[in-house]
Amino acid sequence: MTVPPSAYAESVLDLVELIPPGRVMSYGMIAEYLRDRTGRGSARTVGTVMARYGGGVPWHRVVSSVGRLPPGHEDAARGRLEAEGVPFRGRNVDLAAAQWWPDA
DNA sequence: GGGGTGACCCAGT
DNA sequence: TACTGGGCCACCC
Repeated sequence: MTVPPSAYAESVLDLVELIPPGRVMSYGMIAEYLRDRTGRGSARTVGTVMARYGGGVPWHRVVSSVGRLPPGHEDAARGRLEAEGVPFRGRNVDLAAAQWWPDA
């Protein structure tokens, strides 16, 4: 935390913290939501932000659009998600069942 | 001010 | 089913 996250990065982290246990959001969904709220961002940018500042939020609740887990952290993410009751489909998260969207 | 770097996404092969 | 190429955009040097 020697370096505070940028304004956009904070928006991403703030949203990720709202994701309830047992649910997940995809990078693309986060990007779309923040695009309405802040007017900027894209799936690619969200991924970059998570790679840099994801350590302070439940990063394991953020997956790709097909339920794929972040490279290099697949085992750690899988363990935490299973502990929260997130349904899996083979190696990936079952998005159809675990996908979440903020009410407001 | 210009260019490179990604924990991405989609469509086509 | 798995791989490739092009588009995408904030951040860092």
